[in-house]
Amino acid sequence: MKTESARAHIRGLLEQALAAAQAQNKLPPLASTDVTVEYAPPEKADYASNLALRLSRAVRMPPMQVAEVIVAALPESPYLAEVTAAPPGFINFHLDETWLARQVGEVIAQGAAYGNCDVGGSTALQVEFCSANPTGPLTIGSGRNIVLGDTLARVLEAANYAVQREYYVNDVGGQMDIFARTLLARYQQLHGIDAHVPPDGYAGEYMVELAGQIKQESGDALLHVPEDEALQKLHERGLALMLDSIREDCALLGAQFDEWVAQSWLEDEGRVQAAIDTLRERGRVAEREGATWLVSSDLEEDKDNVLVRSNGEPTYFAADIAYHDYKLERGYTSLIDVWGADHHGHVPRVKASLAALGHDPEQLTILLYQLVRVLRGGEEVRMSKRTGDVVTVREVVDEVGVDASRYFLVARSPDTAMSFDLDLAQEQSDENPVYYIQYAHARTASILERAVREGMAPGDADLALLQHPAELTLLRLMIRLPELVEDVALQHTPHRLAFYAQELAALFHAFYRDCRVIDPENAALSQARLQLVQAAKLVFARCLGLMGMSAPDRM
RNA sequence: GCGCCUGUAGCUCAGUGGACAGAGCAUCGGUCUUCGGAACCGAGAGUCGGGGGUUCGAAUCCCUCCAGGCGUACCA
Repeated sequence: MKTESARAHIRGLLEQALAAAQAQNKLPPLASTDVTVEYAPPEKADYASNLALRLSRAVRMPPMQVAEVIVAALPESPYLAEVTAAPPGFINFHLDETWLARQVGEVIAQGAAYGNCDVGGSTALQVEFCSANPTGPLTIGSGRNIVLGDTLARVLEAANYAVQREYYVNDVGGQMDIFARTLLARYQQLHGIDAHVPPDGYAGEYMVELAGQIKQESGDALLHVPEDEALQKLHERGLALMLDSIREDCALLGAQFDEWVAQSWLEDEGRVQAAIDTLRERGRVAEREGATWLVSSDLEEDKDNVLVRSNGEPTYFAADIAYHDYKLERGYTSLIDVWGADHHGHVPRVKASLAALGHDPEQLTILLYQLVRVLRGGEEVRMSKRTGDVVTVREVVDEVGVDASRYFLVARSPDTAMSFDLDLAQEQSDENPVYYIQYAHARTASILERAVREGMAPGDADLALLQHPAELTLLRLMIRLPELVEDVALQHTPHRLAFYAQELAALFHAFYRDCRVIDPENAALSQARLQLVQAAKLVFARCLGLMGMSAPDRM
């Protein structure tokens, strides 16, 4: 049995009041109105609704009057101490502080599940993220992709979606051919042959290491087979090794995938051809200039796109259509793709292709994130994928640790082209918000341990004793966690977790300053405060957990 | 040219059309220093890129201009 969040409860009250006011002819009949509740400025109230302001015009009444009618029609609620109409027409809700204090017990009762909500209703949802080409180690940009995708997946799980995490492997096509040719050149070089990396090849040092590993495994065998066969073998083995390394990089960042789907598999299964056939049956395909095109200019896409090249090879785009079709075929009713902004031009194409297959494009949400710059010593680090001159996930995690890596990569809105400051991230001081937040959690642990040492194990407490402003302010934010989870799940804004955690830590430190928890002179109050500290510890741990960060008891 | 993202305090960034624009860092000045000082309090600091418009109300929506980033392949 889960209690409703305060915000959801107030929303319900307003809906009831609206219906009641209309039934009593205090308001004219209205078409269905969506009721929104937001956070009020702290000095005004806890929650507020602009319902009356929005209704004013439709009901032909001044906003304040509408607000008063609604306030009068509101049912009684144990959550609330007072509801008032405030100029120019807000409805302000003040929480009942006794109710609020009792929520400490609610948090503790829910334990590690505190923060969950049910906007998902068990919907089967897939998050596809990272999906970087297996032609090199993961860069910090992919790191942002992983952290956004995985954090979002964690939050969606908390919001009761049945979440599946997937990685799409682009293991065929021109990039992989170049990868294999580069590998061959490196392999030959290691055998003293004067070979050259192709001009468009992957010049990074990791290709030498990869070739070295293959040399160790198979000696010079690949020098004595036809080049086609050598390339085939190098493609296969190089891909496998690269994927192992990518899997490790993901694990370093605390992300794991449920499934890896390969483009080659889709092709082998005939799914790409089947998708093209379906499109053709639906009259969406045209042959022109020797190629096969998807006609999508009437589907919110500004131009047609090639499905099969004039050389008979299907494009990446054709495979991607089959892939998204396959996602929906497996029963995921909601799809999220996390893409770097350099792929944004691809969005209308994929959406149009879903429509062309007869699917609802709304089922697919594409979360775009802007590029990541890296600062070291205050200077921007130049990156080039072609020369292999990149900052990798592995370097960053080695340098600053997984917690700081995840924090900084998640703490910015995906729309912001962020800078990752390596020096700040490994700074172990008050300049670093990672430590600020984790320190607050460690402090809760330390207080609870000390209480046990002093023979004050937390037990039954009269929570109504929690009346100090610092206690109640902290609690007000704590009870917003389920509301935050709901917002992040619906709006795909994982960075808000970071801001929440920071604010919660600030309030906890303020509480710590103002309220002595362990006080033998006042055992009853101490017990109540210990409960509050225990509840706060749970909220910190949950919030950090949703961000994929650890919640250490000691630092 | 066209499309997407961005432009908010010295810096890095929050800010679901609402109530006087916020935080962290930096700067300056303080606190207490017996539950962890990796803490707390205070101060200064903003024409929300410019200009129009919509609205009872705009950082937020629309138009336009300026600046930066990213796209605009029979690459992936």
